[in-house]
Amino acid sequence: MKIGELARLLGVSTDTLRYYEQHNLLSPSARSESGYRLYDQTQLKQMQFILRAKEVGFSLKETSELLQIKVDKNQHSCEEVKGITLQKLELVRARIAELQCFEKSLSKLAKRCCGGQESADFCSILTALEDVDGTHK
Amino acid sequence: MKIGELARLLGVSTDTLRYYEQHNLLSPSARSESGYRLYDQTQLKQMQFILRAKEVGFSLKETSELLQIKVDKNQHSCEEVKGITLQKLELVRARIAELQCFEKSLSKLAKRCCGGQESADFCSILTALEDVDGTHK
DNA sequence: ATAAACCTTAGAGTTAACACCAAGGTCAAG
DNA sequence: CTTGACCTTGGTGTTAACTCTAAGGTTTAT
Ligand SMILES: [Zn+2]
Ligand SMILES: [Zn+2]
Ligand SMILES: [Zn+2]
Ligand SMILES: [Zn+2]
Repeated sequence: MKIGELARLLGVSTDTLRYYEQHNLLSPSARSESGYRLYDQTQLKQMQFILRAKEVGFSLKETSELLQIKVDKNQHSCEEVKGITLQKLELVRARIAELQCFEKSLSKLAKRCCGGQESADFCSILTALEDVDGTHK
Repeated sequence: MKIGELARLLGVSTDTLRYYEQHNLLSPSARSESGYRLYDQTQLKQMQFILRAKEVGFSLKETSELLQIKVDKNQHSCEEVKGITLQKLELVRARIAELQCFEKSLSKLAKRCCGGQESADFCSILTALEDVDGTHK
């Protein structure tokens, strides 16, 4: 299988596949005489692993770690794998909390502004941001 | 006030102030003979506005838009201001939803892995990512 | 035999919000 | 008069995950 075929099969770009190769996520199984990358079922499976890891939120770096473990599983423990997962989970939760804080502030601001066509001279959003005490009132 | 003083007052770096100037968020009120940036109360207030906007989640670009409106409020409407706010709110909510999806998947994965010291040969996290049908069972 | 479709490498561009650095000018204190 | 603290410009580096370009070689179909 050449790079274009694999890309079409997976719904990614050939650039992406070359990028993953550069970043040690996926190497072709061989090269043709003319230097074209060649892939087979093993690579297809591996890309599916990568894409699934991406779906659940792992970064490419984290996915790469998981792949390292996957290639010789018996040299690694469940502890490691779960560690990576929990660490990511922490990060995701922290980011959610931060965004929820934004969400709260923004919806509070939006609720108080009439949103009408009249001039913004007394817009409560602007005044809330101007006031030193922008959180209350 | 020179740039260092203003920076100390606000708890930001002088680099940040110069960066904001480059990006049209805050210009000094004047320059000294020797070319030093000079700021006064107006700039202090404006920086506080910027920092508050940042606190509620606005990007610098969005903050810049808000500042444009603020400088001549009567040429703009509440509608515009609320529009920016609601648009941001949408974005934040979308991002939260995406992260919550990750959170769900990750916690499901973590829950099923024993996390023990034994080899990862049968780690349910890895097998879940390997299986085409990684979401169920 | 030639055009279309495919492939190669190497490198630059994108976005956000700065941090850091070099080389040099300025200003107050001792 | 010389440190040391401060300031200037202009530039590069950071992170993530690609995307795009240039300049060229290969394959396949007509
Ligand atoms: Zn209004
Ligand atoms: Zn309003
Ligand atoms: Zn286990
Ligand atoms: Zn496990």
